[in-house]
Amino acid sequence: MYKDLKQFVSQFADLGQAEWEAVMPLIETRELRKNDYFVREGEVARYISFTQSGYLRVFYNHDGDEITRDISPLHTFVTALPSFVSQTPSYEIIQAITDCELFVIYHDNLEFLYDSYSNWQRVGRRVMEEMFVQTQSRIYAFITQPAEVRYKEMMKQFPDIFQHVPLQYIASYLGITSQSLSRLRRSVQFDG
Amino acid sequence: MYKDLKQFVSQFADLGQAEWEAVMPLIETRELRKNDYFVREGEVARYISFTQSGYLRVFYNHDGDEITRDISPLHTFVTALPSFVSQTPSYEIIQAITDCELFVIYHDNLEFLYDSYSNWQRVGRRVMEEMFVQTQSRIYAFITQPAEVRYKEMMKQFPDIFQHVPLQYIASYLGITSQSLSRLRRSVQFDG
DNA sequence: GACTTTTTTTAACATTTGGTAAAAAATGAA
DNA sequence: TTCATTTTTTACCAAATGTTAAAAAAAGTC
Repeated sequence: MYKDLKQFVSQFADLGQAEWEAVMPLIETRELRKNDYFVREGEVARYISFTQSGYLRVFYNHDGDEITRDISPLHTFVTALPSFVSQTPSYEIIQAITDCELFVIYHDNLEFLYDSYSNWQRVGRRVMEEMFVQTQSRIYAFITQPAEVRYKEMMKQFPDIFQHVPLQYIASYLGITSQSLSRLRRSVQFDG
Repeated sequence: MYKDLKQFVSQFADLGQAEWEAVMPLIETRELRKNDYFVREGEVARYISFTQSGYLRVFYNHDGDEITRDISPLHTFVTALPSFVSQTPSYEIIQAITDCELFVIYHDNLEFLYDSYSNWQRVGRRVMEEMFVQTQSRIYAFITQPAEVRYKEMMKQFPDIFQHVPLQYIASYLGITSQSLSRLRRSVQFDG
């Protein structure tokens, strides 16, 4: 149980028995069906989730379009962070793209955990550091690479996502329209 | 002394006398002249800095071009984070755009501080959370707004930067060439 | 299976931004 | 100041991506 979660967290800190026993009772399992919402617009993101199976999409509405901020790879933490950290209504929406099994922890329980176990606070800090660095690379990609290269990189890094996630979501994650993605896929198909 | 630093940090946690007395001996003052390097390419970022005065630029080389990742607003933390967190050689370069007065803390001292004072660990986590959220808004801007809007927003948010920072750096921060920025500034000048 | 709805693709044209080159302006150094 | 260097601007053309509209394909529903 929690094998993937333990493995993920152990990248960031060596947690002892005590730390794991403290977190266990705070974790709840939550199952979502495809298209179910994890966070709705205007709702406070009360928990953070670790994706045990399935795919979540974090997006927001902009002039009638949905902009995908993130498509959660398996076995990572996901939440509407601006809402979660400040416990204010969320503009980000989180929805299940496929059936999902999630491990969730409530905000207040996580804060309690952070304050009680310095090592968990450390995990929180390290996770955020890594997320920040990853996000910076994404900006780097936006500035230095055309959409076609960003698309190919995504295919390399997350090949399995394309079997589960509608192309329009991938397009908006790449920062282009689905028409542009379609055109781009055709040209990739022909000249490699 | 450390008035701005204290104010900045107090956004994230209420620190007591003990926490401040612990950090004081770890802080060093460092002065940079315009164009001095804070972190060179290939060098490990051994410290994080709080900008007391002046402007730093974080950038990296890409195909002979310099891509600006960040222009530090006053009174924030700056470091080459990918290098700093892993203590590996940095691809990011940090250079003083103007004369600067910095407060710096060595990586190992910061880790010591984090491990000794749960509240400092909390500050570290909260700072990273905020930086992540800010970076997300930047991606949002790249996806939803054309360069002209991003430029206007930057003028609104950091009006004083334009008096100190060469336009070419601002251009690459906005993700465009300096020629495009120049063209864009002209059209803004005419039709508001 | 037949029908409806959603997603993806295609096409033509418009807009934004990049690339190259060179001039103009600003800055720095002797 | 004068000269050299760097930065900013201008112009023209090319490339990438958006917009609009519609067709084709796929998925969902009864």
